[in-house]
Amino acid sequence: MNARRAAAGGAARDQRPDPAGKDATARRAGGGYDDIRDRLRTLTLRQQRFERYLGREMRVDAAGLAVMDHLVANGPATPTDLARRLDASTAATTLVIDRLVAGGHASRAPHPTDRRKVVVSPAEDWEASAFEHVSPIVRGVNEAVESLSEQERATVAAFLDRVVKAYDDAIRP
Amino acid sequence: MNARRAAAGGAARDQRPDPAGKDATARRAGGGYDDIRDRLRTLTLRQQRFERYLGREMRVDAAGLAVMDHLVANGPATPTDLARRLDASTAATTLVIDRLVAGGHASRAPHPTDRRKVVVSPAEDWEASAFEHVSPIVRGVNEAVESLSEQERATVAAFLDRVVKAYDDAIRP
DNA sequence: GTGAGATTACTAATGAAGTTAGCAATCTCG
DNA sequence: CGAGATTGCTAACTTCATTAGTAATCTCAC
Repeated sequence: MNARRAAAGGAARDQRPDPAGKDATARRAGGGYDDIRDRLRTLTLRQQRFERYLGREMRVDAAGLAVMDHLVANGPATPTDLARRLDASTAATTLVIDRLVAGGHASRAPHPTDRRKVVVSPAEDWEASAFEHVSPIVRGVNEAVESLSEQERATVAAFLDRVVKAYDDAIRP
Repeated sequence: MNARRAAAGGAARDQRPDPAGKDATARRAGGGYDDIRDRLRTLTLRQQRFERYLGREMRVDAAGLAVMDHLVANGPATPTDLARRLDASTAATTLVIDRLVAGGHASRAPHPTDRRKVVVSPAEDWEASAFEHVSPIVRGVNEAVESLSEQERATVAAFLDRVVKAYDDAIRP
């Protein structure tokens, strides 16, 4: 079997005919709109790639990483909290936590007052061993921040706030 | 059955005892290191959330979105190219493309010169209908860029470059 | 108090999606 | 030309997520 591509003739277009029409619009080196937007896109790509890398290194899947990130950043949380954070069902979250616990990355404990709830906490060593992989980035970002004047930091921070706000506003409508 | 939580007694720790030790280190409003790093992290979170949202809206899974993003940004590509972009196997990529084609989001065409290859192209209307969802963000970012002076744009662009480089450097070792 | 209804975390059954292995067709190049 | 590399795909298997349903617990109007 496998008679693939049996003379399915047809003109395949040229390679890369200015895909997104960027030449025309902006790209005037130094101050164009797309200039910074492209960098933001590239940053997203790198972050995603780094997350895949980190997941492989630490033997944790994407959902597990998101949970661990939340646990480290916001402290112990209940499965329902984590489910909301993941935009996933509580059932899926139960399995994610199962995997994390089995891998020694997190632990479950009963909630002190509400006996329906469970409190998930990151393992002692998690933050340290994760930091081992993340530290190059932290260092790189710190250096980038250090290279800025106080005023420039405020500019960058304000800019990032506006970008975050743009994402927030884009979801609801 | 289901005799869960059968007196699994044990003191569950307090809620949020300064999870990452941020109070101590930095957080001095306005110019701390973490100040900007936190914003970058928040940005990542928002981007991820937006991607889930966009995927739901356009009936495309995460891998499919990554492929479409690549197709729109870099022009038509072969499955092998896309597989590299996804950090996935070519087999998985075949399935991703199958789904995109079935959904009318992309199409396959034989490569003009190399008859082993296949060229995947985005559907005509994809970019437009995707832009419908993305435009609020593009607008928001554009406004944020507009609010900056020429010099500030250069500062932000250079900063983003350094952050991207930090991610690049963090992966190889 | 008490009992109806909401919450919480989990299990079970099913479906969707990725991986490795392997193959046929094609290209490359000594 | 012909050995070896490339390309895209299929097949078998594994993994992960979803929907539906359940037991335990909590809330709160009465």
